[in-house]
Amino acid sequence: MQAKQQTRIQTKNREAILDAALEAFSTAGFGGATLDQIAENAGLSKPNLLYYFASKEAIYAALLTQLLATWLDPLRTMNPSGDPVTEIMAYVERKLELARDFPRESRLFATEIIQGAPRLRDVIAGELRDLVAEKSAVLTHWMQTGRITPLDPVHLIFSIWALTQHYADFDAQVRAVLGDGVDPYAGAHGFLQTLFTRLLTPSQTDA
Amino acid sequence: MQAKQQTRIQTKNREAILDAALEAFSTAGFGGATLDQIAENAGLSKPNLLYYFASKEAIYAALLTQLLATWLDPLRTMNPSGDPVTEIMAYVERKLELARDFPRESRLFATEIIQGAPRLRDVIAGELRDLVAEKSAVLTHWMQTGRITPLDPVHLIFSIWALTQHYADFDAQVRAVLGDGVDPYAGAHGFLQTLFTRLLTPSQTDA
DNA sequence: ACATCCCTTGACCAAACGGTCAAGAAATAT
DNA sequence: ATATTTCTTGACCGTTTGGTCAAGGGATGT
Repeated sequence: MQAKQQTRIQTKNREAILDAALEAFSTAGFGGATLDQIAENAGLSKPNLLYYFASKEAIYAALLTQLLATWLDPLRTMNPSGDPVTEIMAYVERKLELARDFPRESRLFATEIIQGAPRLRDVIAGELRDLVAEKSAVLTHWMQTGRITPLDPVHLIFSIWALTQHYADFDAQVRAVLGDGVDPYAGAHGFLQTLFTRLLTPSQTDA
Repeated sequence: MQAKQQTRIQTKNREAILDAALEAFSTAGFGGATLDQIAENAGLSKPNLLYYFASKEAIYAALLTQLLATWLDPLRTMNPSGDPVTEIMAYVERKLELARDFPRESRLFATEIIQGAPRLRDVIAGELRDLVAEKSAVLTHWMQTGRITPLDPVHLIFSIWALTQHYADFDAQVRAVLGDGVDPYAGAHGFLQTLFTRLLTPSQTDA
């Protein structure tokens, strides 16, 4: 994208700003976060912040662009010529790891979609929709050849998104309900493994 | 709670305010919504709005309190002496209906939790946690008596929340991916029915 | 008809908002 | 050492924010 070479100071400060902005936007939404807040968390003055990014919108846009690649990648990785259950389970696992390791990114994405996806509408209706269509075709083929049980492939993908992102987005609720000592992701991993195995594997009747 | 009798004008305006506030808060979060915006949508002047509610916080608090009852009710309804699969499926169905009929409430709840549940922490760690513990015991009993397959009961409840609320909270994404003519909830209903039946019903091997 | 309470609002306020700008400090290149 | 580019900031600006207040209009009970 940007071929312009960056100085060390630029890369360092841009990174600090994006990190502080991610923290702010993911917990307060676009409207709720403030530039002063972001500047302080990044350890910069407000004018200095605006030296690196043209506006609040520009920071938010940079964050979303950066996020989307990471977010869509695991689905892209799903291999049509691999073993169906293995591929799907691997996708579930990767998404759960993403939720565990990048919860702020997950929450940023969630707030954006909840607010009607005003700044992602095009990407969702274009790139994402195409990707889902492509992978749905793969899933449908797996179902038609009897390698996984027949299901609506798009809702199957939705279910993977919902079940994994829930642990990042609703972290506060999950932890409060589970109690202090418990690691949500350990339990989630086992549960999701069971859930999707039972969902995708044909009943033992045809063994 | 408030035994004070309200005049017709009061009930009418309070309702209009809460409706406008729900619209605003659920799509912009607490920080992103503005009183001017709420006042305009409610058809009132800003000072008039503040005649009915002491502050922005007060409106938000009233909204959350009102919401919580509706939100927790379906889980309370789950009957320990009913048929396990029927009861759970009924709960799933009620939650899905809630998502379809009250998407704004769902999104308001979601943004609050995503933001760390600053104004719901106590309720979640208290009332909600107790309710989940109670129903988990019921689920565990059902599992131990072999009426549904063994699973982590709390994660089972999480999965119901995640899968149903997803359709309200991520509505923009769901509709964009599915395309224009498609009703998300029709497909979701069938999918979730299949998913939870397969998850809860023992495999045919022991028939 | 009158007094009382309920309702509504224009004008206003201090603070916080996103953003600008001129000028100086640091780093870098020569 | 000097010139140039990069970086940083205090002071400032117009607008919007949540919220106040005094004053007047409407409804209601007697």
